[in-house]
Amino acid sequence: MSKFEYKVLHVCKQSGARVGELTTPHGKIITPVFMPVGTQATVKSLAPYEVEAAGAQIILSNTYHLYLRPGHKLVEKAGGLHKFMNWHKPILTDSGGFQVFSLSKINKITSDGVTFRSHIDGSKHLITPEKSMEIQESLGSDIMMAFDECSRYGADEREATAAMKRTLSWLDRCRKYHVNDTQMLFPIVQGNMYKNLRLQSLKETVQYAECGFAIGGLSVGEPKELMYEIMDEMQPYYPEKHPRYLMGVGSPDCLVEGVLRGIDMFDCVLPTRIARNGTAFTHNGRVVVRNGIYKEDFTPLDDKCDCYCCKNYTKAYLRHLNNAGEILGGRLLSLHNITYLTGLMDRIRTAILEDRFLDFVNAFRLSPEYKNM
RNA sequence: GGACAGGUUCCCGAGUGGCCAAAGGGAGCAGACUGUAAAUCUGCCAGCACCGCUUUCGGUGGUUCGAAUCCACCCCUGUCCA
Repeated sequence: MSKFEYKVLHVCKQSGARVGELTTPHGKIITPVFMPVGTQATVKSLAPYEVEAAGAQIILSNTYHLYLRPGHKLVEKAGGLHKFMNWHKPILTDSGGFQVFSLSKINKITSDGVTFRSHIDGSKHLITPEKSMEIQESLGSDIMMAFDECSRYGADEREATAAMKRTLSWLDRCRKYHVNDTQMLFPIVQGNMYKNLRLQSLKETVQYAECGFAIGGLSVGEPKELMYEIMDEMQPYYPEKHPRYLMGVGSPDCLVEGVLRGIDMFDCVLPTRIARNGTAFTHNGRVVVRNGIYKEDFTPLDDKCDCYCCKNYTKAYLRHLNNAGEILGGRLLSLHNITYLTGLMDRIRTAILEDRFLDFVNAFRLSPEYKNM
């Protein structure tokens, strides 16, 4: 009996969007969900209790980074990633496939796998689908991602087809390697911006899905309208029984548009990265707190937010911290930004449960939260 | 009173005849950031009618085709000696 199960709890009568519950060995996740990213076994600058206080139900970590440092065997020896980093809710690990794409200058892709040089010390490594599975098993994540090739935005159809097909053949190898039932493997749909490839990839990928699947290769530089178009194209073909995870998407507007297009799970570095760079998501749109206009602004960052940052500090202080290079600035904004996004997901779920998600989307599109993002 | 050293665009600081509106930092200002090689990166930073012109390198006067750079005097700062 698998420890994994996805139950659709409610389908919005107005929009067709759904609220569901994904059961994992480390607890249940209510979808739609936003997952903060903790690449190197830490959501940058925050302690796990803070990530939890910000409303996170599950976090994402990374195969590529933890394999290089400190090494997956070390994490295994430590008792697994949950214990190592003291996060006891679910963890999803990315496969390292995205690094193939984002660090493309230092690697070489063959049908066997990817040869690359470590960005840390220049040493040479080969990651294959089997190796990615081995690493993720050592880490002990709840959800493992299949090792995929995400082709770059602007790739021609030939290149995109090759990457998509390679992703499918690698998926087959991941599946054959993966035998334990304490971890769930999510396959990844590719196909770049080509609708025919997307549909072909989706159709074949979904057959391998046991308890969920992901859509990769979007939000890689294309206009949002194009991303939405591709999603619209795929939406009618999603199986109902699986949660659908849109990888790498996390701006408030994209989350809302994503849920409308049938997505249940999202992850993104955006809230924590822009936080460290002095920008916050708020109910009034983005606030670049480091800007001069906040020098003497003694009001809270977001008066509709009751996170620790908004309850206790002013924009003037946050600006001061950021401009003084104090780490607390990035910490407080990270805490707030994650709280904001998990709060947005709460609002989305509530609207779905109350069968008014379409009204919610229409109002949201006209709000500063959407327009100033 | 004497001897050195020095005064450069918001700050520090390079520059010792033309390639200098003046290197490089810092500060300031703005922008970017979407499965994190990111507490990072990029741009602006004398003024303007901006492919050119005007005002800048302690002050004044001079030498020169041409001065932040050379000369004279003056003012100020630091260190040391009386």
